[in-house]
Amino acid sequence: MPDRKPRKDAARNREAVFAAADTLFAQCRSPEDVTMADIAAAAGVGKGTLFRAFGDRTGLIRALCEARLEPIRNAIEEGAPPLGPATPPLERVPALLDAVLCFKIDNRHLALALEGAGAGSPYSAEHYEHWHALLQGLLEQIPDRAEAGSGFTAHALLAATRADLVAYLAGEKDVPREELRDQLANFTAAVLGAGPRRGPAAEG
Amino acid sequence: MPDRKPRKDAARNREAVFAAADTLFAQCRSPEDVTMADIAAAAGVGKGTLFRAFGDRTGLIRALCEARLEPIRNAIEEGAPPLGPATPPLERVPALLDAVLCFKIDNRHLALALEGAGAGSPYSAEHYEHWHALLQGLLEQIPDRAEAGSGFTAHALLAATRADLVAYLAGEKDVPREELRDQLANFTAAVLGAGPRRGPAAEG
DNA sequence: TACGATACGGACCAGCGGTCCGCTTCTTCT
DNA sequence: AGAAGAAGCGGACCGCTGGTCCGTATCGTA
Repeated sequence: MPDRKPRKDAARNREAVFAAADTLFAQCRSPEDVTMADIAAAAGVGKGTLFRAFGDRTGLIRALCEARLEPIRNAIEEGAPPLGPATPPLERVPALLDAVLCFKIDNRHLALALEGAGAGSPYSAEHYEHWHALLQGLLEQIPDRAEAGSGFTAHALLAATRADLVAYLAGEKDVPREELRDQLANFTAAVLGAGPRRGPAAEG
Repeated sequence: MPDRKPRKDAARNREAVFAAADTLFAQCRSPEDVTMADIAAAAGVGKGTLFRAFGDRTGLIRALCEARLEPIRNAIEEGAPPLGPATPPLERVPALLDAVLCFKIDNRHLALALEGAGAGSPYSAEHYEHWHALLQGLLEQIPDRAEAGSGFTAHALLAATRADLVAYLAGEKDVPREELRDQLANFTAAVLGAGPRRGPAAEG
């Protein structure tokens, strides 16, 4: 373990930065409007501290997301009924996508900042690889499903929960949370070949 | 028609800029690497001319895309068999998505630049609204398909052809063009509830 | 050819992410 | 407790970008 214990002020600042960034991203319209200087000021630290702790803008956003995402990751890896590993794939896939969707609805701005962060695509991020591998693995376990090649289905399903799409629907178009979840559930069901769509959708 | 005829040099410069931008975007790794100054220099014009003609970076990219996309738009509106309006929806939807996919494969860099362009999401662009409305309209025409609410299915299908995803698969992961098309076709078929996937996919 | 309108172009500006280094604060050793 | 040294801090600073501005060159017209 090459990490020695961090100094007390360092830890305190780290938290302060997380809190400040969270607030700022939640308030502002577009993630672009929040500058590093803003975050530093709001956290009561210098810009240098920001970059020392997180490397660059992307690093900060990534770290913040990772932190906020931890509960979901745990739920998936450890094992409450709908998300946990004991659930059969055909049930777990929709649950997983629903969880992702909910996270992105509730943390629109943060998710938006994350996906718009890196210079390149969000797809190069280790973060994404993780989710894709998980989903892809589940899809392969579903019986009469010939999931081959590049795992396109998993990519496409995840694409349906892209942060900017979610933000657009939930934010701009004011689609209510439950309706969105319902629609994604329907879509997922169709993709999984589970026959006809389920019950009456909430009328818009 | 409030547009008076443009001056000759203006038209010439416009073309020069398109050509230069096209080349530069095609060559560089990430669209971010191509600056407005670069484009101006390559086109042999001043920066002022760029901004006068297109307003801002987004405007330039949008105009360029629009121009390159015109053939496809025509094919859709006028009417060759697979894309044209005479085709029944159940056939036309896959054809349309395939056309979009192909365009994004062939013009990766440009499409990437477009979607990454605006400060906000690509979803606010009139461009996107157009495609979504078209697709949504077709989906509604498919008989036993209860397409209601915000047209999520159309959004999700389009999301499967997002430029960065395409660039990632075709560029980074070297998924061959035909395989990608095949996978998207399978996916589309599944969503449309057309029963089992079609024939044997190209083995990867 | 001469004149008005239009477009050109590059110096210029503000603001961003990111760096650097003298100074402060924590930790630890005696 | 006190002092020495490491670890961390912070804001002036830099390079670069998208975008503006206006004197000047070019075009269309009579």
